[in-house]
Amino acid sequence: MSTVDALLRDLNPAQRAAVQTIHGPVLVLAGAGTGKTRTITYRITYLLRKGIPPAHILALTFTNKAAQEMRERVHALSGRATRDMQISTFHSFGLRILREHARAAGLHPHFSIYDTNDQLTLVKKALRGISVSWKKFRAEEILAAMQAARSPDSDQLILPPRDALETTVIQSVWERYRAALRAANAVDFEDLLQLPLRLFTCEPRIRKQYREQFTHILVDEYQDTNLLQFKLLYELAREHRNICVVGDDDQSIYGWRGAEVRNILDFERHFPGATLVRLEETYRSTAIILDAANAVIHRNSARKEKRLWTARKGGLSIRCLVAADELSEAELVVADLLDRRAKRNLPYSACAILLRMNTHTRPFEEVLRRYRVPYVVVGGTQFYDRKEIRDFLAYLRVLVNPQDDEALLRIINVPPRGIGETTVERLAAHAAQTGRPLYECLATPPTDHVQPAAARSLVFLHHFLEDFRRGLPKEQPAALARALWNALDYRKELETSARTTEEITNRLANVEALLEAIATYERRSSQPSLEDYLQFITLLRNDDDEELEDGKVPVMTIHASKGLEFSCVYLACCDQGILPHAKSVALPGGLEEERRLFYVAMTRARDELTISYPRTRVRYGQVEPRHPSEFLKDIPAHLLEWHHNADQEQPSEEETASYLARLRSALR
DNA sequence: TGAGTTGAGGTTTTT
DNA sequence: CCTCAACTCA
Repeated sequence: MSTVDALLRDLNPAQRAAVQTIHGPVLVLAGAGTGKTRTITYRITYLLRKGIPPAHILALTFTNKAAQEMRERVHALSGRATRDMQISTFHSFGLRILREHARAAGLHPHFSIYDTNDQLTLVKKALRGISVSWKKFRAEEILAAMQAARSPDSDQLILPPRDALETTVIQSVWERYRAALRAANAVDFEDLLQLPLRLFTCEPRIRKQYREQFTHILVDEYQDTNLLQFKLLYELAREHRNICVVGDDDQSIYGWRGAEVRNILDFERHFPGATLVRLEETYRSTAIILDAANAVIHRNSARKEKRLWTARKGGLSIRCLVAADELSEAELVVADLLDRRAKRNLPYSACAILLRMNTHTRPFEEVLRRYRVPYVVVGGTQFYDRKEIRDFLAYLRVLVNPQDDEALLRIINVPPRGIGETTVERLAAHAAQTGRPLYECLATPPTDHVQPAAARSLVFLHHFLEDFRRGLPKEQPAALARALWNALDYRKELETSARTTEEITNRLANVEALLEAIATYERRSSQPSLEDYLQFITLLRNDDDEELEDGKVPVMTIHASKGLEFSCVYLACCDQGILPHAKSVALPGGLEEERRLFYVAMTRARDELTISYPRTRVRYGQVEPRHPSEFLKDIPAHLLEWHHNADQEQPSEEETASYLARLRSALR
C-alpha cells in the first residue's frame, strides 16, 4: 500500500474528500470538534505527497498559535521541513509581501508597525490638533469608527450617515492619522493587508509573481475573515482556483470587529463549482452536549444547514446551577469543579471556567484563591504591554527606523534627561515646519526656541542613538540590544521610580526576558536583524506558551476559548443581559452572534457541561434581580438538570455579611 | 514628577 | 459601585 493510501486511511469519508480534492475550490464546513485541524494538516501532507513543491503552498490562519500548531503538525505528519511552506497568519503573510516590495508600496524597507497603542496615541494627538471640544470625542470611539469605515480599495473612509460634526471630526482625524503614519514610515495592522492588496491590483507583475508562487491555498477559520482578507485571497486564487477554505459559520463570533460571515456563506458564489464538504461527525462532545448545542444553534436563520453527530452515546446531563448572587455562583462553581475533578481524577487544566466578560473573573479568582486552587486567567495583562518593555522596544524602533516619531517621543525623556514638555512641543513644531522627522531635528535643535541646556540634551541624545545606529549593520541584534540596555540609565531610573524592591526586580526581570527572547530569536533565525525582530514581535503580542499550563484551572472569556476543548466546562454568568449581552442584542444580527457565542461555549465541553447564573447581581451599586439566559430555554428539558442549590446551602458568615453590606449600601 | 481628584463609562480582541 | 484615564496642584 502506498504512503498516500496509508494517509487516507486515518480519515473519515468526509475528511478524505476534503483532503483529496486538490484541484479547484473547496469549502469545508467543519463543525466543532470534527477534526478541522487534522483535515488541514492531512491536506497539506497530501499535497506534498502528490508532488506539489512546499514553496507553492500557502496556509493562512488567524492567530500565531494556530499557525505554529499547524506547522508542527504538518512537520510531524509529513516528515518534511516546513521552512519553505508559507504557513502563517494573514498579517505575517502581508508583512512578508510588504517587505519584499516595500518601495513599490511607498515604504522605506525599515518601516515600523504601529499597534493599537500607537494608533490611539496618534488619534489623541489628531483630536488635539483639530480644535473641537474633544471632551465629546473619545479616541477609542474615533479609532473604532475609522477602522469600521476603512475602504478596502482606497485610502478613503466610507462613513455611514451620521451626525455632521462627527463625520467631519472622524474624517479630519483620519487624514491626520494617515499623514502621521506616512511621515513615520509606519503601517498599522490593516495596512499589512491593504497595501499588499493594492500591490496586487495595481502592479500586475507583483500579482503574477504571487499567483504563480502560491498555487495551492488553504485558509483556516474562514468564517473570521473580513472583506480585506477575502479580497486578498480572491486576487491570489481567482485564476488557478486551488483554494480550500475551512470554517464553521456557526462559530462566527467576531462580526463586531469586521469578520464577514458572508464570506463563508457566499463562497460557492465567489468560486462557482466549488466542492462542498461537510464535516459532521464530532469526536469531542457527548451526544447529550451535542444535542443540546444543536438545538440551540438551529434557532439561527442565516446559516449553512448541518447536523453534528457523534458515535459517543449518552453522557452526563447538562446541569444549571442557580446561585443567590455572584459570589455564591463562584463558590458553587469552584466547589463543584473541585468535586468533579476529584471524582474523575482530572487535572485542573481539564476543567475550564468560561465567562462572557473579562470583568466577571473577579469573584472566581477570589474564590479560587481562597480555596488555594491553582488557576490562570487567560488573556490578562500582556508582556509586551508593560511600560519597561514598550520603552525599550521604542529605543530599538528608533534605531531601526529613525522616522518613527511615536517611538522617539516615547523615549525622548525616558530615563529623564532634562527634555521637558515645552522642549518637545517646540521641537515637534520645528519638525512640522521644516517637514523633517523629529529624529533629524534632534541634531540641530531650533536654538532660538529651546533652552540651551535642553538643546544640549537633544544633541547628546542624537549622538547616543547615532552611536548605536552605526553598530546596526555589523552587530548582532542581541549584542546590540544588550549594549544599549547597559548604556541606558534606565536601570537607575527604575530604582528611583519604583515603589517596591519587588517591582524593581520584576521589571528588570522583564527586560532580561526580552533580551533573552532576542537572543533566542537570533539563534533561530537564518538572517537575524533588529528590523525583522521588531516587525515579528509586533505581530506576536501574547505569550502563548505561558498560558494554559498544566495543573491550573483556565479562566477565560468565551471568545478566548474558541478552538480549545476541556473535559469539564463551567459556563458561568448565563443570566439574560449578560449572555446574550444587552448591548449586542441591540446591534443588527447581534442576538444570532450571541447565540453562536453560547454555542461555541457549549461545544468546548468534551464530557461535562455545567451552566450557572446568579439570581441577583450588583450592578452600578444596585442589587438587581437576574433571570436565566433565554438560550437555556432552547436546550431540550430532558437534557438539562436544574440545581437550585442556593436555597438549601447555608451561606457562610462572611458571605451573609458582604451580602447584607451590599444590600445596605444599595438601599442608602 | 507624582499623589490626589474628578468625571465618565461600564462587552467580546487578534494582528 | 468601581475602574480607568486625564487633569490638578504641591
